Amino acid sequence: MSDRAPTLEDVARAAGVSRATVSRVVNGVRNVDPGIRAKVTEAIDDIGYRPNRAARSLVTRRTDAIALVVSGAEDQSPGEVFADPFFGRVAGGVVAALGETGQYPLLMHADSGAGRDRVLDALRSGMVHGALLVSTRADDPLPHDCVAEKVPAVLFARPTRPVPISYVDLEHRQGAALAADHLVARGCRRVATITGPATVPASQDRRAGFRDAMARHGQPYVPEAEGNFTLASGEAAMERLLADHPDLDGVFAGNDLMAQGAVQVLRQHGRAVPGDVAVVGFDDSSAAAATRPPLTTIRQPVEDMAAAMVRLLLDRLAGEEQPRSVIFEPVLVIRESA
Amino acid sequence: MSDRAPTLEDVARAAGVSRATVSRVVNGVRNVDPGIRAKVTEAIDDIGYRPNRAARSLVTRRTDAIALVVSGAEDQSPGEVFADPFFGRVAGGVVAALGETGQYPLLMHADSGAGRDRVLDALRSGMVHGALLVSTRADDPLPHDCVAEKVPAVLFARPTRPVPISYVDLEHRQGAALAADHLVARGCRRVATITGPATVPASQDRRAGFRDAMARHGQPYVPEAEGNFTLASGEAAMERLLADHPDLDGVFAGNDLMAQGAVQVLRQHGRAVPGDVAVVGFDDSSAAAATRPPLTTIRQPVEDMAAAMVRLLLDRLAGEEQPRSVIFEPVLVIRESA
DNA sequence: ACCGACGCAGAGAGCGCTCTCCCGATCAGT
DNA sequence: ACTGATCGGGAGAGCGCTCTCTGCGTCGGT
Repeated sequence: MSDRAPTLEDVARAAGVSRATVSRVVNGVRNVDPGIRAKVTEAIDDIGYRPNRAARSLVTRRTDAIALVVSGAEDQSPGEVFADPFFGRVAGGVVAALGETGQYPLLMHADSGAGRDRVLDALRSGMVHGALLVSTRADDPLPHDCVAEKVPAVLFARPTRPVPISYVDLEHRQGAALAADHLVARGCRRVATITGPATVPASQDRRAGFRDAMARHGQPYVPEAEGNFTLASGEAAMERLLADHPDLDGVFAGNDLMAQGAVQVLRQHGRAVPGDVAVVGFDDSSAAAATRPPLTTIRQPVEDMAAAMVRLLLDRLAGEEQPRSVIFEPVLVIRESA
Repeated sequence: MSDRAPTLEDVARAAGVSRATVSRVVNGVRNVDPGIRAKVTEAIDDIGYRPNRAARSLVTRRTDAIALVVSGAEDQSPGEVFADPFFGRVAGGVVAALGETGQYPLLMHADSGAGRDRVLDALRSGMVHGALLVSTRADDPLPHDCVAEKVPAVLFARPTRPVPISYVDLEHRQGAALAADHLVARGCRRVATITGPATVPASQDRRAGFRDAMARHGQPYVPEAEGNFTLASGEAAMERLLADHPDLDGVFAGNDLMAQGAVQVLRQHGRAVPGDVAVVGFDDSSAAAATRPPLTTIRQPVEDMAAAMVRLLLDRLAGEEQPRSVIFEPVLVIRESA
């Protein structure tokens, strides 16, 4: 009595059966007489029984929580990392994909060394039984740690160094090629590119994919300027490009935010977009739609990719041993900037 | 032996003491002989012992997880809700505030009826021991449910209907007044406002605060158009306002995204910002800095507010009974748009 | 020297659940 | 009828931890 939550025992007493039988009903194990099953179900509703998760996971060694570990660049605060809409899309995709399973993501941030330890600790202490790792930093040690600790984990994006671990990723090169094809098809003949940080694999791939495609189209030399995925860095890069190559007529930026910056600088310099200079971004983030003119960009299906991470992790937890990867196809989204 | 994780028992055996003593050391209960403590600590490091959280919370009836429940407008998908940078700032603030405590937020989404049930279920089954509720919907039933179920909870923003529950909020009226004062001080004489949805308390407060302040400044009639916090709705609202009041020289928007839309429409119509029309936003979100010209806006210290929610919840979990509220002061951030 | 107080460690009883065993009953096959 | 498989249910042993209770040894006070 009192306000102690009702237990299996209470239900058993109320239904006149044993604890084991109630457990069978709760867990849907099928060999239970329909009559008894009904009686137990009724008793459960009656006294408002809820299985205690701690007790359950003590014996099953499973939790209904998985870690969603985020780590940003060295110099970002937790606030900045989470405020990135990219993170939000991942979180949304994960929550949606986890939806029916009754599992939930536990949010963690692994930037500082202490943060990393705490994450590993949570993993080892059985607070979660697997991890989804989303890192925008170049060389994250966490994947390696997870493998070493035998923690089931799935990455967003191929690890910098080869590690036997599952991941989802995008065909960045192909996406960049799509951008190149589109610019050329529009008639651009003097195109340049604003790249992301050279240390990030995705940046490298986008850059390489773009250059290769432009070479195929007969423009072997592509002027470039490096940014760091922020709006301001895109503006700065565009200024440099414009100074050295005032006659350029097309720009491919490594992400939408930098593309947005580029558009602003171009207009400031009196260049019409897309009239004088066509601009293509990458990601199809909310910034792409908010830019004026709206950005033509390469869509990265982040939500689907997050869902795939969840699938990969659940499979792994269900016994799948082999690391696997799922690579998504980018799509060209034509708006007004190119 | 084997790959079973080491338990208290194993440590006890290794250190030649009893389980209870190891437990005392692990939990920092002080009456343990320093010599024995050292021996136990060493044994723990030696065999790599980590307390099993499930076992611990089974007996202590606590978890190291708290729910971070998000619900958006009726018609939003989980993806959209989480992609809102506002959510990201909250998440970042929560993670940062939880930081040292070793607790983590469990992400949940409570839009559909089923979602709501599952959230309540997680709360009742002891998966989490408290909840942080962040809702952008007008009339969320969850606060009421939490009170009814005696689940410790803290809200972001005052509940629509009075409920005995703790919350943090912003002095929206004061923030709006700051915007009015600034526009008037700049010399604006014909100002209008783009409001958020009339159903949201924050919108109402901002609108009322702005109108009152303008009345004090001698402009009793303030033209207005309603939006729904999106960029597109801001554009549409600005179009309407401009059609009816082509001579306006100042605009206060209920959030930055709508302000961004307003700026774009104004420039399209040949109005210089801030030369011809000054624009003030609200929130100081990333959109404010990304707009050109950068938005003058009212800063809402979301991260600090999130941290306050955490404090309030932790206090409540520590025994505090009375619902409390913490109201933050907005700050005018002057950039270039006004 | 005696006694109560105190400090520190061990014993052991659960916390609420799952799951393996086991047992009785039913049923088909010879 | 006898055997053996099958099925539904109960008993009870843990899962790994915390925490109360107990007991022993040491110490200060008279």
